[in-house]
Amino acid sequence: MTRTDPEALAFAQHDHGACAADALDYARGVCEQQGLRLTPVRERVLQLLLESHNALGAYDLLEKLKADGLGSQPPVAYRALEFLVAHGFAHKIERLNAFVACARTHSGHSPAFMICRQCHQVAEAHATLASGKLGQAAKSIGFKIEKTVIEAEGLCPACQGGGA
Amino acid sequence: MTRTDPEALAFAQHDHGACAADALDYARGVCEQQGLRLTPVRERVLQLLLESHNALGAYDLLEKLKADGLGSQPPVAYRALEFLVAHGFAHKIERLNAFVACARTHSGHSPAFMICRQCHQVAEAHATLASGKLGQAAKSIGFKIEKTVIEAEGLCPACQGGGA
DNA sequence: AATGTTATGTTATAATATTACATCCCCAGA
DNA sequence: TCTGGGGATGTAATATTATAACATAACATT
Repeated sequence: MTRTDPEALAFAQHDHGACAADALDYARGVCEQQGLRLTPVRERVLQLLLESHNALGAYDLLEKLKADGLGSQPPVAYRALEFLVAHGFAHKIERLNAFVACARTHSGHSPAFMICRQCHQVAEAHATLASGKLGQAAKSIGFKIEKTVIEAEGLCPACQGGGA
Repeated sequence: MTRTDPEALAFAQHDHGACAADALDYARGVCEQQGLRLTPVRERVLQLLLESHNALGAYDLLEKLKADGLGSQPPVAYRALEFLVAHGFAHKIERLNAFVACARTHSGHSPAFMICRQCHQVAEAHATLASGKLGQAAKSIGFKIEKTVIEAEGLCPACQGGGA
């Protein structure tokens, strides 16, 4: 149930099958502990997200669910995603209107993402809630931050060599 | 063509009519200087955004354009928004799939936003490109940041008293 | 078994965004 | 003045993302 720190793995080669399987086991454990129901649809969606380093849209997932004989209508995918996001097993990438599995090793984090505009891989990093300047600005005007969306778009190491 | 620093005004009372008019004059000046065409549709969209402290969706804008006798089909709004965003006169709030006028006093900034989940007002702040931790993480794995989306959701001062 | 709660299935539709193509307008150069 | 090119607009059609509403099924507790 322990997991490697994801930042070391971001955009790097590794045994992704094993990494995804570990993460799924980890999620199963957390759900059992917390009395959450990781139902077939939810588990399958998480698995699909884990197998991909790219963000997947709800309709991408839906196609694969359909192929598995699970539900085929949008709410099926959106509800599973809602569950996964609500409990921290996945995140929505607002910039892409798409979803990634959470790569966290600690809970209660506020995630930040690096999105490669070329290969569309997404890496997760940790950010302090209200990173530096923004936190200060918020404090000074009395704005109470509850959630942050922090997404950087650019080129991953691999894509900087090739076709930038 | 000079403008007040927006952070002081965020979520605060002020003469908004005058503030919007100033901003529009400022944009006209910039366009003239740079040989950009601030056409009627573009100018009207900017004006509509400036008049609102809330983010407006493309279809909200479209309705108002239609009422003015300007175009009534989605591309009209999206094209004007594309122009305004490309030249820094407006920003897209990814979290809301909606748009705000730029409140900047300096150009070449990377903006950050505070979005009130109650009253839906949006305030713009400045953030360093790749604020602190994320910038470091990117550097350490060799990711080249080109653009950042930084959006904080929470409660503005006014809404913390009332119905939080 | 009866009940309440949570999850799923399904239909329909809403909201957001783009493609493609015709037309217009301005203006530089022949 | 005519003509062609480029940018901006108008419009129709359609793609993509997301939700509302309601019926049914699965599961837990009594």
